[in-house]
Amino acid sequence: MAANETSGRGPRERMVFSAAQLIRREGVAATGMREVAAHAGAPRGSLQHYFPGGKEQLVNEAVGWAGRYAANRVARFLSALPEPTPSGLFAEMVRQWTDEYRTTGFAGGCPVAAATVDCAESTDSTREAAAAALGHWTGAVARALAGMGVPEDRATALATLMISTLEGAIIIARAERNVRALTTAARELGPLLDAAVSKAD
Amino acid sequence: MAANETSGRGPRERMVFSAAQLIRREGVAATGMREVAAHAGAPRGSLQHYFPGGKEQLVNEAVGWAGRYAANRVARFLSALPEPTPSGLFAEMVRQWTDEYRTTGFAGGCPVAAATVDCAESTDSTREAAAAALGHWTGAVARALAGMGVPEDRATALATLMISTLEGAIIIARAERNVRALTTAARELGPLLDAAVSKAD
DNA sequence: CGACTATTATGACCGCTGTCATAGTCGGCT
DNA sequence: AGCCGACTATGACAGCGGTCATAATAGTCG
Repeated sequence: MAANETSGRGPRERMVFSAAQLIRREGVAATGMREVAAHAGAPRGSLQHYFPGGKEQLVNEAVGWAGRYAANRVARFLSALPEPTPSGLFAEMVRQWTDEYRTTGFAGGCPVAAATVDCAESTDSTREAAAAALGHWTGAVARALAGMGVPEDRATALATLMISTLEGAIIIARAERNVRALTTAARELGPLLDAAVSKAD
Repeated sequence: MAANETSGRGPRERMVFSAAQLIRREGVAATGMREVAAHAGAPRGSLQHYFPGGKEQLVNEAVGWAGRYAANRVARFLSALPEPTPSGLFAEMVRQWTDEYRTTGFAGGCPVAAATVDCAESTDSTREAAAAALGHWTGAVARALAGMGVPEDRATALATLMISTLEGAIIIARAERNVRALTTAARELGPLLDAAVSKAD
């Protein structure tokens, strides 16, 4: 089991990553299993081997991966900020998207949002995976806010607000092929976020 | 052309409405043409008659219908508020969703968001339809804000922020099957919105 | 070497989708 | 009546989807 770490990561992880990549571009329904295998450079037969639960399992793992990725990014944003502020963190979260859209185009959105839109009503396990991913992400943001002096009870509320606004702005930006909604969100929400820091330092 | 208004609206309009209804539940890709006809109680043959542009045309019209509907709702919310305030308008916009989710369940999201997620990269005309729908909606909200004393330049920015936050909160609420994100958005964003009203009255 | 497990490789199947082709029906207008 | 347009009704088709069945191939351990 340790001999397969040859090309970067194992083929299984590559397929999960590719699934997330494709889902965020085309949505869940339009993403085929064969397409995922091809994108990952993995053999088609590996699909039923690694994901006996079929497409549902693959999608759910892709959503989980996305949630962990987003949560990890929060930590990295934090350590990159000279003086951590709520508005600074939100600006970094937004900047990740504006950078991508400006450099590589508006091809992809958030895979968790895509999974929710496509599967919330039809596939309950995927809906739960999306909720869990959002929970991880929100938790990471809330902990970061708390570390900046935001009272515990408002930290989760503001984290939810930040992620709500970011997700919505991503959708608008993609529809308009314009980063405007994202930059507007960062600019307008920043002062509100910083105002929540308790003046005890 | 006037003889077909028998059962409520004509079959054509019913199909557009049904398409929007189904798209917001299952997404664009998972919504079949036959399913739309069945849901509208319309004959299957009418599809190619009224929508020679195929599914793409039907989806685009459904998105356009949703945009007009959302814009009209803004006007109705306005006239229903005793004293119009930005936070009051946003609270009404949010309440439309919390009411639906509490009474009929978390089955559906915003059809414009669904169309964007599913078609932004694959079908450019649908992406444009979504952008136009968001534009109508944002314009209606911005005009409402301007009428409350919000300076013109900030009105569109705040309207974009409101719709971004609402769209994101809808997704989160649907994933969690919990209205929390929506109520949080209304509560946290309200003061920020009201603070933008110029103190000239 | 033999055996056993992990992985890969295909091919087939069935269901569903959007679309087209072709008739059929209805209603009114001349 | 005759015609014509709008609408309805089916059926077929080609394509693609996920999934299963069945082998073939490593790769490793006894």
